[in-house]
Amino acid sequence: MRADARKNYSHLLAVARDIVTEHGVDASMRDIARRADVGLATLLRHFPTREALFEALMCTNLDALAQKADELETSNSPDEALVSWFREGVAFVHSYRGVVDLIASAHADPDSALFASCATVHAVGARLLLRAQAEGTARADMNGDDLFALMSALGWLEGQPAFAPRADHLFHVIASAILTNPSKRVD
Amino acid sequence: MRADARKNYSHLLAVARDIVTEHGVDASMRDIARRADVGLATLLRHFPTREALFEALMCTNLDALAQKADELETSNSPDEALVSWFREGVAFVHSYRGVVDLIASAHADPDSALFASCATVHAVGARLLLRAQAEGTARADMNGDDLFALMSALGWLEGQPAFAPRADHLFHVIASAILTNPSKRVD
DNA sequence: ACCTGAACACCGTTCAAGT
DNA sequence: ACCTGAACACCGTTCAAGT
Repeated sequence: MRADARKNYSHLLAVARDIVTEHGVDASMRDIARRADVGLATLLRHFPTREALFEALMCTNLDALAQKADELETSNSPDEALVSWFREGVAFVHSYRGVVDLIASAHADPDSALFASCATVHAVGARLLLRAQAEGTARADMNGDDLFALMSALGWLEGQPAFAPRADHLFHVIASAILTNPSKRVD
Repeated sequence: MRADARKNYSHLLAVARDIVTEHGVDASMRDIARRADVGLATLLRHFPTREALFEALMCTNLDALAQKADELETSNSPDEALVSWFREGVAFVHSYRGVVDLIASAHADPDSALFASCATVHAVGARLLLRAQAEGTARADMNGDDLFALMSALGWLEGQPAFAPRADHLFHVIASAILTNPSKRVD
């Protein structure tokens, strides 16, 4: 990458982080370019899609989440590791307001720039879930998809001002459901 | 209302139902007006906001949901009534793809055209929850907000193609959590 | 190589002018 | 009363032209 291009790249990323933090996932690409004193087409050259921009914005968070899994796996019991990581995962899918919708659709779209990140999170979560299931502390009728889905649902709740105040409590409700072997069937 | 206005109203509603069923909550208002052979401004006269349009689209669903609560309350045990109605509630908040986001934000915005509908659903749900709690079959540390939030989260999951296949199973997971008195605390 | 302005086809809002 | 076309300020996409 040429020197001026590299400078544009990191500057755009910094500006985008600010604007996206403030306006959420629907922030105007034009606004970002404008605030960065760069042509809109230049922004689109570096990040051809909104997904590509968010992939770049969240890649450090992603690495941290994967590393956290390693730490938890070696120093905690399987059930504690699962729930602690689950909490981090909820925060990750809600890195920015509304981004969980992008993640949810990228999760099923191999062409999305966010697909690889989703797959990583999915795989790491599935590993921790399996470990807790082997121990018998996590309910056996769940798989990696379910974990990812519940993580996303909680991330979505956090993004809704109406629900955010109860999100922490609902995390406990759902986490306890994951750690409960179903004794009775509900219809 | 004048005769021609009434005709426009019901025709617009029918067309809107089709387009919204196909394209979800982000359907273009212009498209709806176009397909109805009516000026865009005429559509906006009848439904000044997107919320107003969806309020009209879902008002019959809303009545049905409230009536369902009455039926369940008189003919079922409190826990069965709660879970059955909860299932209907999830379907309601997901009447159209993406509309749950509109509902979630309307829930906290008294100025929204959907606020009254949200309040109704909230109140009905809280009543059924309270009844099951009094009986001791629903966990005591939940309130009407929590029920509405979980309903919305499940409705959101159903709207995501990546998660929809597991939504039914996750309904069971969450429903069983609601009907479980928490024995141990999870962190 | 990389950047840029401009043209394009869209969106919802608003309102003066019509019937 | 009710409807309408048009002007407006926005959006993301695309590309020919610049450095």
